[in-house]
Amino acid sequence: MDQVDTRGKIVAAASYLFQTKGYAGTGLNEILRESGAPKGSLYYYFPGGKEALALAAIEQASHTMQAKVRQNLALAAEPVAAIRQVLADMIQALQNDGQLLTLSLSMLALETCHSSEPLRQACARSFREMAAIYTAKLAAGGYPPARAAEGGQLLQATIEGAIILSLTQKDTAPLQLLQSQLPDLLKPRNWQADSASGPD
Amino acid sequence: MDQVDTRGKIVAAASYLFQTKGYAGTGLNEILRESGAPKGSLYYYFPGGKEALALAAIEQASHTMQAKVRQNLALAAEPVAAIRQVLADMIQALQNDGQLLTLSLSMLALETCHSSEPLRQACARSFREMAAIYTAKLAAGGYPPARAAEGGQLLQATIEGAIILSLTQKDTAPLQLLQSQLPDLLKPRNWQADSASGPD
DNA sequence: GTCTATATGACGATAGAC
DNA sequence: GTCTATCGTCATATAGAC
Repeated sequence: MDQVDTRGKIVAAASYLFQTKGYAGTGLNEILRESGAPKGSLYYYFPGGKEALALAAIEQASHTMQAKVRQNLALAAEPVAAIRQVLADMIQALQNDGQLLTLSLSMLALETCHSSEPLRQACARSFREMAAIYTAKLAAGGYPPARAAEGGQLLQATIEGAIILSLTQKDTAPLQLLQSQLPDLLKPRNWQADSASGPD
Repeated sequence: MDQVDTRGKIVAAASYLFQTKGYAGTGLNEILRESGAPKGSLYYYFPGGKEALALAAIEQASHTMQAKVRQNLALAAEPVAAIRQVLADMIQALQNDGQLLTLSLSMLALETCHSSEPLRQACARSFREMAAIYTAKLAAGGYPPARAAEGGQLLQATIEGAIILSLTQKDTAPLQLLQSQLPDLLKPRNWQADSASGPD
């Protein structure tokens, strides 16, 4: 362990700035300044430079986001109610902090998917893992495996899109709309028709 | 009009580069080089500099995307089939051109929504207009106005998310999944149940 | 491990010739 | 309308002292 975990402070600041201002829009000097980390230590911890730092930042952000989603999903056994909690948490975060948030890797993914293969793959991996979390929740809620997988992926796409719209419009309406439409999205058919212990 | 529409060439190149490499990631020199426009003419046409150029580029991109969507929507009267055409066109574009495309303003929206109010508003306007196009199609297909509005907005969020996932994964699967799930998404209840089409 | 100093280049933007 | 030249600033990255 380092003195005060200088490396960790750098990654934390990088994670926030890369998510809010983008990869190209964030300078290394700004990251050092924001982190309060010693100025000479960046290339000591990240000999690979900006790209290596961004890789660590993406992985840390992904981990944090996954933990948050899991935590909210655990608040309800029934999938629709659980995902509503996830959305409610995002809405509250947006309302509390007018600033840009750490809700999505979309900007980094779009920026890097044609300029850096390692960073692109890190984002793709994060997206896959997040979809898997939703899928697992649906499966645990009684959805047949194939339907749960479809639902988890579609859910993630929709949530990602709603986050972008809410941020762009500076209005949580898109996320709230998704919240209200969730039952329809997740129960297009009676997936649990044959089961006596279905949700709702 | 100008000699060979130098301004138009600059905007076209800027529109492509800003969408694929981002606002911060695209240099003015690169835009001039790509456009083949005379090197001294950028600040003649855009005294407002990079931001003014980006504003024009966003508006042009938005107009192009809207025209494309309208064109595909017109291929079928029934909303689900029509939107399938829109998605099919996007999938084909992705498959034909491994390069990044001009399918979405999301990266620009995320980049600028906290750094430039004019650019943020331009992106927000584009998103609203695109949602309105989907809403109009649903309404024309017989959906009650309120349901059409909800469906249009949700549809746009989902499509935007699916584009991002497809680009990041370099795989059209997310868009194809959305294509296959469209009927469920747009018919959560029997909206067109003849005369008595009121949910709840 | 952390610091200063710096190499090297790209950036946005401007001035003035033609 | 277009060009060249350039200013000042910032970027990433490196070298070497301590």
